[in-house]
Amino acid sequence: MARTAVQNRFTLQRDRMLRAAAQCFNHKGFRGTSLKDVAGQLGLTDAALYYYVRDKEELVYLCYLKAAELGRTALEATNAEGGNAYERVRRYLKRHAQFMLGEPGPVAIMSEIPSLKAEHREVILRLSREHSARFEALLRTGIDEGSIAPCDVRMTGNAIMGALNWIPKWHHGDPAVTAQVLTTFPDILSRGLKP
Amino acid sequence: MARTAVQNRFTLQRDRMLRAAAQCFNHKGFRGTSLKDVAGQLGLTDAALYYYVRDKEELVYLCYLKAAELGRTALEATNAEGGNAYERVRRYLKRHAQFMLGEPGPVAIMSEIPSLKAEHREVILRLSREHSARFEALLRTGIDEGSIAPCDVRMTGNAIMGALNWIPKWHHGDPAVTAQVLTTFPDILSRGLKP
DNA sequence: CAATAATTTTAATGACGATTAAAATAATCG
DNA sequence: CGATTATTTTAATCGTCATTAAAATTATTG
Repeated sequence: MARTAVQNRFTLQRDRMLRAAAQCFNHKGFRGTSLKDVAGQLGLTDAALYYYVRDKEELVYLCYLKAAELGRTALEATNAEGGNAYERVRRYLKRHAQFMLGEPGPVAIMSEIPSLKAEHREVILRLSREHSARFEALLRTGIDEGSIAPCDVRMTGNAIMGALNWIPKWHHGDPAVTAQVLTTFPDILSRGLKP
Repeated sequence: MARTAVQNRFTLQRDRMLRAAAQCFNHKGFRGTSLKDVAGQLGLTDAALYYYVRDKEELVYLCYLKAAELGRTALEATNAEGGNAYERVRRYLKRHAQFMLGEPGPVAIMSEIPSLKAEHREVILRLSREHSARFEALLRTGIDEGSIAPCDVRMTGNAIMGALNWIPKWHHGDPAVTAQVLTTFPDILSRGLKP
């Protein structure tokens, strides 16, 4: 009981850290954000972060790991709900955007993979490739069943992910805009897939 | 004559700098690239860059300024060629991608506007907004004339720009992929606009 | 060639930021 | 309460990197 209570507090605090870090990284980049920036958002001192994390690199790594998990979750949950591939893509886009903009996010955009240490980079790249592959498979399913127009699934996936990943660059938290994004983006991004 | 010759050499060298810097910035971020990185690509010493530029911040600023100019050029040239709005958008997308991936690029993605000093940031933001406005106007023209389906032009513009700006994150120079991008991206991004 | 201008390098300087160890504070538990 | 554990801070240290001044090199021009 004590163990889990402590575990909970620890992981909860660390998760707060990850959210703060994700926000900073998205805004100012990995090298551009100091640990003091992240600590400041939490009302802590920079040195305190080392209680939760080995070093700054591990901080991004954990952010990216969480992003990968959420992406996978969003896609799996969507697939589980059924519907044709076009509808599933549409739902996935909405869920992904939700994760990214609100709870349990904000999620870190994986834009600085080169700054991961080799070992961590491999893990993230593998997860990232797996996710792309699953998304592309979904597109292919749609093409086969006729709910999605034939297209280069690799490039189409890249285009869609780019549009999503770029959101934090121009969206700075205005709730009205958040709502706007959540309603219009799934439409805009999926319209091009219609047969 | 002497004057222009020197001017030319100077600006040519500086433009080589901007290309090297853009590549570094796109790859490792502003804070993540050292002046030694940029200088190294040119066979120079870091201190030599100060002959061409006041400081590191001015280097990004010039990169972004060039990016803004090329974007404007691409859009204006496209509009000058005529055609309906849908066709113009399509041509613009191709031209923009070309500028970004090849000559006179590679162009720096404007992903670190916060690291500009206030004065420069205002200039870049103004140019950026002007460009967005022009692109959105083009979309609106298409909607009015019926060559483009009704849509939220602001969000649609954001989505398209995001897909384009994200390219450098996954494309690392393979010429085959470059060709792939140039042929498929204009299709993918414009298909969603059809009425 | 001599003189001047252009370009680059060498060799400091200084700040900032990651990291660490030891000390201090807060929480928990028996 | 006293002891133990958890959490945070203070106060160094260390390296990297931007920046600068002065010197060296290279080009240009009269």
